[in-house]
Amino acid sequence: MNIDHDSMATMSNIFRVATKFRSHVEREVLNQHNLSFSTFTILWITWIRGPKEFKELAMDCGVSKGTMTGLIKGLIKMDLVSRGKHKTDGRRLMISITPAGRRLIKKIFPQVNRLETLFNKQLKVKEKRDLANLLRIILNTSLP
Amino acid sequence: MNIDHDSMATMSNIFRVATKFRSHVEREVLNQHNLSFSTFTILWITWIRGPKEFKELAMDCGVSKGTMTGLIKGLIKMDLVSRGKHKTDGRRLMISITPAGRRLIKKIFPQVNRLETLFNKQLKVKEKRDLANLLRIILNTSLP
DNA sequence: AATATTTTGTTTGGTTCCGAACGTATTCAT
DNA sequence: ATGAATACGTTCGGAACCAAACAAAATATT
Repeated sequence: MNIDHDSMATMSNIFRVATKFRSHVEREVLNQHNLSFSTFTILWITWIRGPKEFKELAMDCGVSKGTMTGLIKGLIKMDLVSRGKHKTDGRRLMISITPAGRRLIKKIFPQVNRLETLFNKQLKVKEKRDLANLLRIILNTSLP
Repeated sequence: MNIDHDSMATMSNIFRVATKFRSHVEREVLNQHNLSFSTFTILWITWIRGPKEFKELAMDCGVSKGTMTGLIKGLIKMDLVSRGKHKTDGRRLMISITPAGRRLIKKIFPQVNRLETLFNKQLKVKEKRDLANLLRIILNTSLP
C-alpha cells in the first residue's frame, strides 16, 4: 500500500489539537454562560465586524444553514443577538449583536484568548506565524 | 485590551482546517459506509495497533466514555468490531476489529489518505513535517 | 407580463456528542 | 473481612449538527 505518512501525521495532529482546544475552551469558559464554540464565534464576528448576513455567518462558523437557524434562535432567546431585515433583499437576514451580547463577549473573549496563548506558550512568535501561514495554505488549497 | 493576535490566528486556522477536512472526508468517503469520523478512527486504531482498551480508545478518539459506548454499539451491530473481556480486570473492555471490519478499513483508508494528500498538496515534504512538529508541540503542552 | 429558475432561511428526522447519574467490579483502609 | 473509596462502562436527557424537503422572495426567461 502506498501511504502518504507525512500528510497523515499532519492532518491527524490538526484534528487532535482542534478537538482538545475546543473542548477545553467550552469546559473552562463557555459552558458557564450557556455558549457553545459556534455561538461564541457568532458573537465574536458580529462584535468585531458589525451586523453580518446569516449565510456568511454560517460559512464563517463552518456550520450548515439549518444548524445556524437553531443557533441564532438560541442566541435571540438569550437576548445576545437580534434579527434584522436586509436593506434591499427580503429573503436575507442580518444578524446584529445586542448590548447584552456586547457586554458578554467583552468579558469572555479575553478569557478565551488567554487559553489560546496558553496552548501556544511553547511556541516562539515566528513559529506561531509559520504555523498560521502553513494552515492558511491548506485552507486556500482548492480541491478537485 | 491586551490580545495575543498570533495565538488567535493560529488556533482559529487550526479549527477551520479541522472542520473543513472532517466534513469533507465524511461526505466524500465515510457516510456511504455508515461511518463517522470517530467510528473510522476506532477501526483504524484497532486495525493498526490490535485489540485496544475501551478507555484508551475514547481518549485517542477524543470523545467521552458515554459517546464511546454508543459508537461501539453501532460498530458491533455492523459486525465491524467485537467486545472482549480484559485478562485480569473484570471492569475493563477490550475492543477488537473483526474480519469484516478489517476488509472495510483496508478499502477505505487509502481513500482517506488520498484526501489527506490532496489537502496538503501545496506543501513540500519539509513543510508538512514542520507543521506536524509544531502541532505536536502544542499537543504536548501541559496546561495549568 | 407570466412563468420558470435560483437563492435564502426554516422545518424535519436522524446522528453524534457531552455530562451527570447510575450500577457493577476492583482496590484500599481499617 | 468488611466497609469505603475508586475505576469502569452504561444509560439518559439535551444540545449541536447535517441533509433533504420545504416556503417565500428575487431573478431570469420567454
